[in-house]
Amino acid sequence: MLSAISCDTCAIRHRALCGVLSAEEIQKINAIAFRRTFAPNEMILTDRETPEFFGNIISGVVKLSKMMADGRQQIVGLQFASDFIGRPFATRNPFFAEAASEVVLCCFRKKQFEDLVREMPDLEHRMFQHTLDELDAARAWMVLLGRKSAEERIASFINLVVERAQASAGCQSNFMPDAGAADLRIELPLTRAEIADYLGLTIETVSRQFTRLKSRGIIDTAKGRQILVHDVGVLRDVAGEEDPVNLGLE
Amino acid sequence: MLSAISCDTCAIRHRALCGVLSAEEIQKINAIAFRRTFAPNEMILTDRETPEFFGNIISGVVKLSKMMADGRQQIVGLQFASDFIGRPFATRNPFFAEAASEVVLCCFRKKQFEDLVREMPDLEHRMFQHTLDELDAARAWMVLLGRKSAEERIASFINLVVERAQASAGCQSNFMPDAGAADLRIELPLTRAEIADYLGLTIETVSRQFTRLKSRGIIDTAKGRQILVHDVGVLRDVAGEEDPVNLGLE
DNA sequence: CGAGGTCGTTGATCTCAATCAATTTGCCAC
DNA sequence: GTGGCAAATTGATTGAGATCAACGACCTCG
Repeated sequence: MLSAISCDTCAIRHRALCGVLSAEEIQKINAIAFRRTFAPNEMILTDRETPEFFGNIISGVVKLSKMMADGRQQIVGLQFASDFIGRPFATRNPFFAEAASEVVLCCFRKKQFEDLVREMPDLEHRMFQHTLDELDAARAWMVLLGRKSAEERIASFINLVVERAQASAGCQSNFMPDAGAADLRIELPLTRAEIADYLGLTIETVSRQFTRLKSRGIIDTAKGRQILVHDVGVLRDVAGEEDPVNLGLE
Repeated sequence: MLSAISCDTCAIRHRALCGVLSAEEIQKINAIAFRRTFAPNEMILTDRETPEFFGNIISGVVKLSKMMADGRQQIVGLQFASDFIGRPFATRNPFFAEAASEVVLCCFRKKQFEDLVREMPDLEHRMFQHTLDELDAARAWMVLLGRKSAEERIASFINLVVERAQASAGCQSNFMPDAGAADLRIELPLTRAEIADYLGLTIETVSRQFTRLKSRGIIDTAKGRQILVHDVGVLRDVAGEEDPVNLGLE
C-alpha cells in the first residue's frame, strides 16, 4: 500500500527526525516521501537483501529479530512511532524487521534519502543522536539478557512498554504524573512467543512469570493483552532497574 | 599521563575516524589532541559523571560494563584500536569504560571536539557509520546472551578475538589466509571473571567450557592467556555463527 | 624460604528455567 | 450454536549452568 503524504498533518512531526528541518527542507523531503502500510506479521525488511527504502514509523510497533541457522530466534529491538527502520549507507541490514501490529511508515527511496542526508548535516546529526540512543538501549538490554532472572526480565519488559506508552502520551499532554501514582493500563504489543524471543526465555516461563507477578499483586491482566500496573515504582524494583536518573541528553 | 601528539606517525592513522580528514583538517585536530595512557584496570570513564574528554583507542583493549545495584555485572562491549571512547553530545555515558590492558588514547576535550565535529560533516558521518556498526555488533551479541549455550558463547568469544586480531593484522599485511588454514595463536585480552561477565556466565562455567573445547580438540591453551585455534571454520561452527557473508558496507 | 594474594581448575550439589505434555481459552468461519 | 485453530496456561520432569567448596599454579613481598 502506498500513498503521498503531507508533513504538516503528520502525527510524529515534532518527534521524528524531520523535526530539526527548516520549512524549505521539509518541502524537499515531503516531495520524495511516500507512505506504506504493513499488516501485522508482514515482513518489512529481511536479513540479507539490500533494502530499497528507508522509513520512519508513524504508527505501530516493529520488531527487529535475528535467527540462528537452527531456528532459534532473538528479538534484538522493538521500534515505536518516530523510530526509523532501515540502515542508511549500507547495502544490508543484518536482521529482520517485521510488523508486530499494523504499521504505517513514512518512506524514502534509499538512494534519494542518502543524498538528502548528506546535504542536510542537521538531519544526519539527528540520526546520529538517535543511533547513539539505540546503542545505549541495546546495551541496557544486554544486562537483562546476560544477568537478570526470568521475573526481572518480565518486569523489565512491562516497564519498557509503560515507558514507551508514556513517551507517546507525553507528546500530546506534556505532563506525566510521577511513578507510583494510580493504576496504569497498558496493552502489550507482543504475543507470548514474541515476548519469550525478546527476553531470551520460553513461552512457558513467560506465562508462569506473568501468573507469578499477578499473584504477587504487582500486576493484573485484563481483556486481550492488557496489563494493569498498580505501582510503577514497585514494578521497577522487581525489574532490578536503576532509579531512572536524568539521562543528561543535550 | 599526558603528551602531545603527531598524527603523521599515528599507528591508527588510516583506520580511525581521522582517516577521512583532509590535510588541513588533520592539522586542526592535531592542534587540540593529546595522548593519555591508562594502566590495566584503570577506570577511564564512569557511570554517572559527565566525561570531560573524548578519545580514540591507539592501542590496548577497553571494556564497557554496566553494574546492577546488587553487584551483578555485565560487560556490554569491548573496544579495540581505532574504536572511540566517550559519548559525544550527551552529558553522560551510561556505563563504565575500564582499561583491560595498558591503553593509549588519543584524546580531545569534549567541548572542543564537539565543535569540531559540527564543523566537519565528514567526520560526523564517519562517526555515525562507526556507531551503526557498533549497534549491529551489540545486536549480534544479544543473540549470544539470549539464545546461545555456554559452549557456543565461549566459541563465539574466541572467534571475536580472532577476528579482531586479524583486523589489526590485516591493516599491515593486507592479505589474510582464508578461515581454516594453519593453527592460529591468539592472546585473550580478558581474565576468566571478565569473560564470564561478557558472556553472561560464571567463571566456573567459563573454565569448564574451555576445558571442554580443549578435550574436543578444537583449541589448545598455552602460556598465559594464549589460545591455539586449530581450525577457525570448526570454531565458527561450534559458535553457531552464520557463515560470514559480505556485510555490504558502503 | 614461606605467607599472602590473585587467578584458574575441578568436584559435588542445587536450582531455575527448559522441555515434554496436557488442557484451556479465545477467536474465527460456517 | 459447533468445529477448527492458534495462543496461553498449567503440571511433571529434566537438565544446563549456578552455587558452594576445595585445591593447585603462579605471583610478589617480606
